[in-house]
Amino acid sequence: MKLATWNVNSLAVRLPQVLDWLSKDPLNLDSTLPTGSGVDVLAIQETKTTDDKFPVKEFVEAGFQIAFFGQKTYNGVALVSRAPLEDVVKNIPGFEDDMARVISATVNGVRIIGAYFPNGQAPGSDKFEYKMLWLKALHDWIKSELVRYPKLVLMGDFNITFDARDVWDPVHLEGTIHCTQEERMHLNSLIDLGFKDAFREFEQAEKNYSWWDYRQFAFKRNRGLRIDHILVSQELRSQLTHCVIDKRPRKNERPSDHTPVIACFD
DNA sequence: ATGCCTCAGCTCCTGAGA
Repeated sequence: MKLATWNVNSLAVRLPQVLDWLSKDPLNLDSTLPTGSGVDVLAIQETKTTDDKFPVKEFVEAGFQIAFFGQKTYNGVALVSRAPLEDVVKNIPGFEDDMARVISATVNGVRIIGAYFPNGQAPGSDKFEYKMLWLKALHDWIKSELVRYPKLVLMGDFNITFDARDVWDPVHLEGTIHCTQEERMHLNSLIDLGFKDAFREFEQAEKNYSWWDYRQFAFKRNRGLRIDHILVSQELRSQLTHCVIDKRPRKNERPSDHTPVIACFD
C-alpha cells in the first residue's frame, strides 16, 4: 500500500497534474506506467474549492473514490483512494472551526487522517494563537483516535519543521514561523502519543524539502522547508518499507509550491 | 523592502500563503 500527501494550492489549477501524477508509479521515478501502479490513497490539502465545485467526475472516471471537505477561497481537504473510504469524518470533532482542515476515513482497515495545519503567519499574531489552539485540539483528539484505531496514519501539510535538517537556513530562520520552539513542542507531543515520522525512519539525502517559495528562484536554489509529513502509528511502523519526497511535480509548468511525500507499506 | 510569486474573488487590487 502506498500513501501520499500533497498540498496542491488550488485543485482547480492543479487537477491535470494530480491526475497525471496519480497515473504513474511514484517510486519508479522515470516510468510512465499505466494506472494501477500509482498511490493507493492521496491526501490533498488546499483544494480552495467548495464541495459543489469539487471535480468528482474527473476522479471517478480515473477510477478513484473520493471524500472531500472544502470551503470558498481558502483551505479545503480531500482523500482520493482506489479502495472504498469508510466512516468519513470532517474536521476535529468537538473543536469549533470555520475552516475546512481535516478529513479522515478508513481504507482497508487503516485509519487515515489528512490534515492542513494552520499556517500561523508569525509568532505572536492572532493566527499563531489559533494555530496553537488547533494543535492542542488535534493532539487531544488524536490521542483518543489512536486508542480506537491502532493502525493510524496522520499525514498532510503540518506547517511545522521538526529540526534544523528540515530548514534550508536554520540559523537565519530560527524562531520564525514553522521553526519556533512552541510549534515543534506541539509536533513532538503528537509524536509522543506513539507515532514515527516516516521520512526519518529511512536514510535520506541532506537538504530534502517538501516546500519552496515561489519567489527568488527558491526551488532552483533549494531554499526550502520540510513541512509536509506522514506520521505512522507504532502498530504500522514494522510494515513501513519506504518514505520519499517526489520532487518531480515541483518542476511542472505552474507547479504547486509543495511537492508530494509518499510512504509505502508491506 | 510592509518586496519578491501565486491564487481566489464582491477581480485591475487585496488577503493569504509559508
